[in-house]
Amino acid sequence: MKRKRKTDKKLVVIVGPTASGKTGLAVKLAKKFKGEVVCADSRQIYSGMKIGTAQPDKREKAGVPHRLFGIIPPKKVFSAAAYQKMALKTVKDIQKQGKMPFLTGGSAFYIYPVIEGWQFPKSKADPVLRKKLESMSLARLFQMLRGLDKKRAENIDKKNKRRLIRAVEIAKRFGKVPEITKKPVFDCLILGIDPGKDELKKRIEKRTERMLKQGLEKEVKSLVKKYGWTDVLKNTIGYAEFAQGPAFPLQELIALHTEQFAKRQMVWFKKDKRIHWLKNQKQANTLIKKFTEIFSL
RNA sequence: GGGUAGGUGCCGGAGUGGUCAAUCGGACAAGACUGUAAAUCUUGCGCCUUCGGGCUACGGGGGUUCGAAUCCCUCCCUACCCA
Repeated sequence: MKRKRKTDKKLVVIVGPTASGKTGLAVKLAKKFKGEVVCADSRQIYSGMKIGTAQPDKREKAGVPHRLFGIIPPKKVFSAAAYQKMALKTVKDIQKQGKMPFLTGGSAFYIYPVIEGWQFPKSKADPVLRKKLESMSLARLFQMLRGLDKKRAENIDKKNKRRLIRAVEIAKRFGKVPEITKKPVFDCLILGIDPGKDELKKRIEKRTERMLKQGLEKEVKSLVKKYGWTDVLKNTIGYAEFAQGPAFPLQELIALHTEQFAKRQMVWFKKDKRIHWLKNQKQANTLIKKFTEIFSL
């Protein structure tokens, strides 16, 4: 009798702020537990942005398969929903091989849709409509949304134009903004790394210095030459700082922006009670062992 | 030594007799998050508060005035210029 093993749905997730050492840990764990690393980072997913997003290089990957890193050209409009589709497929694929996926990254809005199975409304970006809406005032957009979907209007952030526009975009399509439903498909073990404020600051400083030494400026230039200042480039720390000619003081600014970003990342993770905050790697080993045992019964 | 410009909250920088605890940026803190998420957005940011208000504040001291960050005197400090 064929029995569908629960192990098929196991997924280890590794979260934490930038520069916390997620990638390093993921590789070690993947090696130990026969796994593969899956990118859950909204910027490491782009191709060519190696230095500035700290994509793992060949040496760091240490023979462990890495998925979804550097696969989207930075000129393309990408999205959480598009990522979700790819990640779902990738994770399942790894599971099918009897291996353990290690979903690793710092982009909460990419991670949660995958592990919680968010059902995004199927409404792609409409650049023409967006451009039109962009010229309207906040109040006008809000009115418009209220006319279309009173309920969504009640809890939307009235001052966030981008959200307002998106909501209108969806509502125009469906007559309203469908409430998002969540259908989790995996059994997840969520591990978190948080070095703490001071340590993280030090790590970020070091990391920024390293990036510049590795030739970040050159990387930026070649990307811009190839694609121009795309939205992705303009919206990525380490690249944006070059948009008006190198900002000054460059290294300090990049480090500062990275720190601020790290704080924002932690807002998501702090409130997630499912996360096991790690003190050391041993703890991770133990947790994973236990996690795999339970499900292979 | 002489001249000029200045000294404002953690920082930059408005204000130039009342409506100023002081516009606005930045930093910092907390938070939101429905296909841009390393994005976008919100709130707080002198101290105390029974949330009515109270107290201390615009280099120091003194004065004018009903009332001063704003006017006068004096002292200290900073930048630049002339010696």
